[in-house]
Amino acid sequence: MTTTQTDLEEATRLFHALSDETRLRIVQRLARGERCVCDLQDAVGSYQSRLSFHLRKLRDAGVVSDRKEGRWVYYSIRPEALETMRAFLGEIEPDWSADVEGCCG
Amino acid sequence: MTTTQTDLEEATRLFHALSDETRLRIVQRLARGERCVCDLQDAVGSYQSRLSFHLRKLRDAGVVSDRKEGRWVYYSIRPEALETMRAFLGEIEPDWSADVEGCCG
DNA sequence: TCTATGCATCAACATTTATTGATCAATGGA
DNA sequence: TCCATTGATCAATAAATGTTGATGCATAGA
Repeated sequence: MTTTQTDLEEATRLFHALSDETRLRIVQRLARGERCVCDLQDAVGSYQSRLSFHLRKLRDAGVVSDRKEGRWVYYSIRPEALETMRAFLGEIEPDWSADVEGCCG
Repeated sequence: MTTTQTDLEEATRLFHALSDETRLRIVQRLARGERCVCDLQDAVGSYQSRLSFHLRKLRDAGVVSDRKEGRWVYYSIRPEALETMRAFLGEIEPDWSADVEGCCG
């Protein structure tokens, strides 16, 4: 099973979304279930625009999805995203039997 | 099991290392076993300094390790890095039973 | 209709990251 | 010694990313 070009780009986008501590904090919260933005605010502290910025990054990458309900917007983790990342990590698991013995010597 | 602050920072560093397509290409090569820099060159094309730059990022993050032998430097994937990322992904697996029903209503 | 709340968006700015092209140190063979 | 090769590093620059503080828009309740 080989990773196609598209897969590579998707993996890049997903890992990139998780490449920031603030965003990891957010997804840790979301692991406990769907949350509205207001409930995530204290995971970030600081300005609300900052939280909004990071939520957008996560959404654009496909790590989370959002759902509007009245005045609130609820975010939740997309399990498919986790699955894609896990698949990639599985693919790059070192296969020691395939080691070269002195490729350039 | 909770992720500590240090773990969070480590996870950030690891995901950040994989947040670039060039670097994903490199680790895909390394999945087949240890490789010297010269063997990775065509995964990047372009200038050699660029490959060197990305290999350093991967090494600094702990995704790969290097080993010098004569004129050559061999890189390989650190399985512990993959394990740490997998562990984090496992931790943020959504627990739907923990969903809130209208947090703010 | 007025007001408060939840959240997205924007411009300005600072910081980080990636690319290029050149140079350098170490190794090993002639 | 001399030269070619491997690979790291550097300065200059470009591009992407994150933060702040302000503003705007939609919703809901009074």
